[in-house]
Amino acid sequence: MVSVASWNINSVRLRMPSVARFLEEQAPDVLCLQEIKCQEHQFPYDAFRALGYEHFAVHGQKGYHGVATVAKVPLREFSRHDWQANGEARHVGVELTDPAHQGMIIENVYVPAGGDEPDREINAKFGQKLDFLERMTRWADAVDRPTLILGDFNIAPLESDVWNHKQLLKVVSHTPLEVETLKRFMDAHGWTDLGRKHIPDPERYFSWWSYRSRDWRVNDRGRRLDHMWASPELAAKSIAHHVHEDCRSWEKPSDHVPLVTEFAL
Amino acid sequence: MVSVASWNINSVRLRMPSVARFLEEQAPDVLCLQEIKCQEHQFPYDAFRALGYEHFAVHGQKGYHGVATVAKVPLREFSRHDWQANGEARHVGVELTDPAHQGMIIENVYVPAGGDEPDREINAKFGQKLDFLERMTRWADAVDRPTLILGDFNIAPLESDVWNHKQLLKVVSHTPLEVETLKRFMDAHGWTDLGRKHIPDPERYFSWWSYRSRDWRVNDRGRRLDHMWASPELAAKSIAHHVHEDCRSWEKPSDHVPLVTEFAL
DNA sequence: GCGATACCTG
DNA sequence: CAGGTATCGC
Repeated sequence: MVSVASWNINSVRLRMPSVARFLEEQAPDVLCLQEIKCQEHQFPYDAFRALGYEHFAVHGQKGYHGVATVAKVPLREFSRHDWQANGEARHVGVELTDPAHQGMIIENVYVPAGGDEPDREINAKFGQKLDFLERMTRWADAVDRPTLILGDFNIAPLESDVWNHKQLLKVVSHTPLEVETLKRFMDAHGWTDLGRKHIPDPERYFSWWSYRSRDWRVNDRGRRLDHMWASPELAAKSIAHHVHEDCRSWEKPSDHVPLVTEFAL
Repeated sequence: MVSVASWNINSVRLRMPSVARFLEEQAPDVLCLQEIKCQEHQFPYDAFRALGYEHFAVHGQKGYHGVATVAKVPLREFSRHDWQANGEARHVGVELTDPAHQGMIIENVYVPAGGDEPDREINAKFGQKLDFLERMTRWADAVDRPTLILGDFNIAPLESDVWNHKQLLKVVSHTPLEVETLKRFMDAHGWTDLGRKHIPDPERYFSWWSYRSRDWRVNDRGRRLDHMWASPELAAKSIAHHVHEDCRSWEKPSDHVPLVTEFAL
């Protein structure tokens, strides 16, 4: 058995009290964080150690982005891609080294948000997002180990992944072009979308609610931007999946909530 | 009986919990704040009303400076000087209107800090500070009502007003030029320094400790920058004076602590 | 060190 | 709306 969590934390230093509460309450074996917004030397290692999480792979950066994978179980850093070679810290991969975990690979990814305008020509950030996915797709083609890829993909692919499909068709994160690009990434390896394996379409499933609405619960204008995808041999072993929506109501919340998947290894 | 407090609060909005605690514990009739760092429409009137302080004279400004006088007892705004006509909100005067208070005037002042270099020629801010005091001196010459002038004067005039006299002789706030200029202001009206009436020189008396020292208590590098001065007829009626040093140890403290004087009217 | 501001990003 | 950055002022 191994449980893996993913959470876009929007500053790990500011949010460490929430992270501690989550780890105390849910105790996943592995926690993958995105948008840690700090450099490696600023990462709160000691706070994690005090909670029993003593294994780390941190890919940090000053001010923006940054990902980290922390665990109660042994791991080794397996890869650290900079697919666009632009110095942005958007990926870290680990291998769980305990034999019980059968060499499971966990790829922690933070896909670029893509700016406001869904047009490659007039918005370079949108182009960067698509390019990032394309480079990840070429990489995924060669994945040959039991792999879980997860993180903030910044795309809500299904109609049921957003609070209003029609209204969001021209909003970055839900445009047909992004959805198709993400689909090609999925097909490149035959990933299984674990979220939708366990909470099937068209059931409501969101992982992010904007800070800009006064009360996120009132109109429930959420999107499913965070994902956990498994390679075929691993997908069959996922036995449970949880979306911790309550975290969105905690003090000083992240705009994302954590996802957790359990595997029977 | 009337008790009057003065406190450089360094952002009244951020510090409102401390202000509330102070008012609950000490309950002065009048509280004069400096460095409120907000505009009038941003002032937390309701929080004060909830504490029983329903009378206000607020002279605010965006981002910097700003003074406010709040009271449990009736007052009217008496004056609002901009002595240097530069738009900086550094003064508000009130008259206590209850007959029991005998028309007492309270002039709430925030003197410019004066920058780093104690030289009019190379540091305009130092010149501005001296000029401010000179203009206040000309004004004080004509004061003809029982007046309490108080606030952050940004000068520690006596040797015992600083943690190390010799070391601070060339540090803005304790230079001979500032001390002489402040002395001329004192003589222009014959003000009584109530702080030193009640806690006589050379007794230790500080009201400010820099944020920059790790633990303000360890080396106790304080200065007496805040003052309460009374015109002759009023000075005779001051019966007690307190420096609330403990506030410097509260959560998220101001770098100044409040002073309180009680008058037998 | 710790307020404020403005700007950038999500 | 809420993070980060930077600079300014005390």
